[in-house]
Amino acid sequence: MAAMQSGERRTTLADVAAEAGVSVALASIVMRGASGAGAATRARVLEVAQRLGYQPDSRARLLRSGRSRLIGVVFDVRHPFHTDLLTGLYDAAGAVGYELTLSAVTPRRDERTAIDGLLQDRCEALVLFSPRTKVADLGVLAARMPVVAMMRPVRQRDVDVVRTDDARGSELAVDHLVSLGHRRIVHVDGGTMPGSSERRQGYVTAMTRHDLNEYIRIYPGGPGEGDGARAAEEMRNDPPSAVAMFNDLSATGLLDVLRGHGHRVPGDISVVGYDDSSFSRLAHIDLTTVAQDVDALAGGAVRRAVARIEGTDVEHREVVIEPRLVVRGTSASPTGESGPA
Amino acid sequence: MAAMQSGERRTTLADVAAEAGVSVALASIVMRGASGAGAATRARVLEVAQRLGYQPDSRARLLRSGRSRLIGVVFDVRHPFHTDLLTGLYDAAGAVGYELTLSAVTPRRDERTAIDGLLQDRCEALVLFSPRTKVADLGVLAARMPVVAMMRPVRQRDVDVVRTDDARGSELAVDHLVSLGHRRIVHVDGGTMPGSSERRQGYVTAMTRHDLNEYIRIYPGGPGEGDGARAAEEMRNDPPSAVAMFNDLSATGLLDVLRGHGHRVPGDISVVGYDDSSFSRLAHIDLTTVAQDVDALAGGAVRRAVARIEGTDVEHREVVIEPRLVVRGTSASPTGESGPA
DNA sequence: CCATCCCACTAGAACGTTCTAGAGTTTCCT
DNA sequence: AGGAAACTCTAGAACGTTCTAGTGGGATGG
Repeated sequence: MAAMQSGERRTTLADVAAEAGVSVALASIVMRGASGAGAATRARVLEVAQRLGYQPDSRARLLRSGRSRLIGVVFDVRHPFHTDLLTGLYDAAGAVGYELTLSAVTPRRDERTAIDGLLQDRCEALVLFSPRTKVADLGVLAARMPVVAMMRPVRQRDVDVVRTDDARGSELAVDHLVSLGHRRIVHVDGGTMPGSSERRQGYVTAMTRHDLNEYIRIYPGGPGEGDGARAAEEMRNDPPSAVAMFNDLSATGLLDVLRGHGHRVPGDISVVGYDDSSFSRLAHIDLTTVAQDVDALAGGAVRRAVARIEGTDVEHREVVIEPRLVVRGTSASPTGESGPA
Repeated sequence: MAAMQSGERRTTLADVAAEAGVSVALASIVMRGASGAGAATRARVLEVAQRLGYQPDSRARLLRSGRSRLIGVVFDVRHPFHTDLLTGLYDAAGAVGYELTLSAVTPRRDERTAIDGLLQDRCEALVLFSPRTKVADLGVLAARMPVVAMMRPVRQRDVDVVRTDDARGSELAVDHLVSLGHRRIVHVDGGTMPGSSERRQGYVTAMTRHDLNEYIRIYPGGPGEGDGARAAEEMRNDPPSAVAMFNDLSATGLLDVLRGHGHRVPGDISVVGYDDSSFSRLAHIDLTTVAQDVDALAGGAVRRAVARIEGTDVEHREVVIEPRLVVRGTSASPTGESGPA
């Protein structure tokens, strides 16, 4: 019952070379697909490698070649959007011949630990999802290797930034509600969360643009369900006709209290979330929301990381991606008709 | 604007040793915290390392020492439960001095690719979350290194299994509903999904145990919202008093249709999900469900992997964890009263 | 028929660590 | 005092690859 595999040594390039009757160097050439090997030999070596179950040792390979073609990614297991983004990142990195090495932030594993883990892995650039690390520390890190911060504006000349235009996202939400015929549109903000001030500002900008200054009303909120619920209670004695929320989670909290109080959504009040979280598309929630462009974000991050690694000059330090409105069932015209699309 | 860091070589152990005026070997001893270095020298080397910003190169270290103390983990970005499990796994691995190396399955990156990536990383064991790989292929893999399959029973003597007792989970759901006073309890299964047959069997077992054979009714379902919705339509002309669902997602689909048809939940019909997905605890959904014990699963997997790596004998090939019922707002007694807890 | 070039191939160093074996010192015991 | 034992430290091999610098031989060209 004990492990049977512990005894046998892993098969190495030397084993393959010996078995095929060639030098280690030539075996290496064949395995890498480099030029400089005859067709017959190439076939023979490949056959032997296959037969012996040879797997190259990336550690040795990278140790020697210096380059690792590895991009380190720090993500947070608690954020569903991060895993969506991982999908895009794998695609984008694969397309330009880079690999990803992942390190997770969890409730009991902080960002510092996650980053340190990656540093030992000799990756050539770091992509950080919504980093909470202080700007100064990011600067120290960026002095050592290219660093791309995502979903967070960072004022540090060595740190690249790839993010969604959050102000624009709020504007899209307001524009949508206005186009449905709403005027009394309020906003529940995200408190001290990163991105909160941009989204708040976008709301104000759009309201002003539509000449609705008199209706501008901002409730203090936060990222959680409870924050949305609290805001819903607060607006009870003066209900608006539509609400633009800081994010999807707080939107569900608001929705719940609103409906509990007998308001029909979207009949009486329209609600727009932000993030297009996976649960927002559940039939049960069916939330109109602002989506971040995953592929554009991922592509931007990889392009930027690779440009820095390979020393290509880049135009702007910040890459700002356009958000997109996803119309679902929580928004309609104030008369009760369903919205366009 | 071009990368400033590309020129300078990374500082190596040799740099530290030279600067501190000791041999590389001694510097290595100090960095590893091994015995065999004087207190004064130790302090000096550490100071120099700190000053030069030395980061050990794990690749070189592992290359030489053979051991990597690395456990490879394959998870699927689409499954929220997998990220919960990652949290527990980091904790469990850290506690016994092992590191994790992650490889994700995405819609465009299959399990084979994810596993291959890890194999090159020289990890000493593989932990696969809900693997879809064929048993035979798992066997081939297991011949090379310890493999732990999670959340899926695998009949292969070299593959360890750590999973929740899914049959027992279904029984818990039924027991709960019976204790509330329900008798007409039906089950919507998961079709061909792994775990589906166990959960179906558990339902039957519990119903029989409660002497409710005459009420046993199993609707064909699946893992998605749509599957739950379809089942809800099917049971429309003969509505039960309670439903035990295959998972949370299909439960929300069912809930939605049920309520759309004017049934009150839990007033008219109680619904119990399975998995305790993050969205199930949203106030808006508030689903009674069966939770898997994340820490026990993670701990079991790590303990098993480490035992195999270190050649310790293990008692049983399968580790089966008890599930736990989480009572929320979708279950109540058929008379309309709210349930216990 | 000799120089030239290209092609298939090889020997051996190098990457940054850890590990083994052993060399000097100092301390301790008798 | 004489050796054993215990420390601190070092030289150099080893890990499994890639890379540099070549070697030998056959084809090409004049």
